[in-house]
Amino acid sequence: MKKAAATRLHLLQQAFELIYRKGYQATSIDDILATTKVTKGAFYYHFKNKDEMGLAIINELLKPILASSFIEPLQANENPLDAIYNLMHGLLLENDFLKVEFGCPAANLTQEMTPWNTDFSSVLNELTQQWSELMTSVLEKGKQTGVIRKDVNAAQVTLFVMSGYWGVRNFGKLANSKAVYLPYLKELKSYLQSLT
Amino acid sequence: MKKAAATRLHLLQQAFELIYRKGYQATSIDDILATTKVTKGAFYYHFKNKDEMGLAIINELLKPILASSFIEPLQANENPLDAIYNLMHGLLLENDFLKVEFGCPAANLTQEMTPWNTDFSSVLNELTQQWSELMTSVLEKGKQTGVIRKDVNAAQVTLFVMSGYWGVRNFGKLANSKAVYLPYLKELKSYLQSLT
DNA sequence: TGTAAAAGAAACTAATTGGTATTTTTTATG
DNA sequence: CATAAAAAATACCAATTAGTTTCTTTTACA
Repeated sequence: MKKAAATRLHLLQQAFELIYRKGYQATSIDDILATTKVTKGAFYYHFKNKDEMGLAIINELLKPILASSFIEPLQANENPLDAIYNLMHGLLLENDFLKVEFGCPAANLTQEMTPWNTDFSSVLNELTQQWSELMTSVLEKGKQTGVIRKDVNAAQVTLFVMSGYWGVRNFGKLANSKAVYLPYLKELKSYLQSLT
Repeated sequence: MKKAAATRLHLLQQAFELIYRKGYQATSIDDILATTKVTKGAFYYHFKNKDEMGLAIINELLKPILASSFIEPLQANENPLDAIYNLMHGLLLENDFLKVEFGCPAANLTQEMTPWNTDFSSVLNELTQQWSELMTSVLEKGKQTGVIRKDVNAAQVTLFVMSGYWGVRNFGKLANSKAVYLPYLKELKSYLQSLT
């Protein structure tokens, strides 16, 4: 029972790729089968239905990837403001899992699925919650060590920074160019500087 | 030939409502016909196809509405930083055309359509371009009148602010609550303050 | 190696999709 | 009022959708 796991993973990965590109609803099961060369029988052996596969993608692929891209960089032991800046720089310019023309997969799914699928929303909410809590705690630590002003509201800054990230990915998508990321990062840097 | 214009408008308005809620691809023509009680013959008399209707929605409905919500408030003759803050406050908390649970219609369409429809992208790009240019010029004026530091990069600030707006709407959507808008606005205020 | 269970193939539904062709009803105007 | 054009209704179509059913092939492992 090893090959089975391989086809399952193959399905998840290719399906994610398609969904990241075109959106969840625009990606049909037949699309996925055509690109994976997997038959319908195999697909429905592995997944009860399309939504179960979608949730598996989020839980088994997206979660770990986002953890290493969004969470781990914040845990580097450096100045919190540098950590946040470096995180964003890495996400926007260096991460080659995230493509400028397709935006942020978590943001895409949030926007598409939230109005009508509560299962997707709640797991996406968990992801952002986790990211948010970590960033807030990192900022709090900065206040304690004195590199950040005491009157800064950490949770507020977190929301502000995360919003900017999600938003600028939409601009990158619209412009289909990483060029917009440079001025964004410059302004982020001076904003973060204003918190000292 | 007056009733015809009325059914056309009715189609556009109801279709916009559905698309704003569920997305463009998830809104079928049959959906639109069911809610408007218009027949297919009438629909295809007014529009060549679905995409032509979609573009008509953007050009004839969305553009004017966004102009009055996003453009006009910036033209008020006040301190540029106040103008921007008040604009955002109005958009997030007072504008009753924009619904928290559905996000920003322009951002939604950008995210959904950009990867595969260039017609939609280019008209959406125009919209954001227009907004962006105005905000930048307002900031420049603030630099001239001395209420904003000379070393502030206006275009950079514009991108930063607009990104935050788009992003926070996604958070509001995910949380399905305007509650996130309050801390966002507080941080926006202190960020804008840091530009003086 | 034999065999039961896991995995996959193939052919199928029933519903929905965007769109068309044809006919009927309204409407403006000479 | 007559009538031609505009507007709307009706019935249809081929393609695609998610999902089922039935059957065959692999696979792990006793």
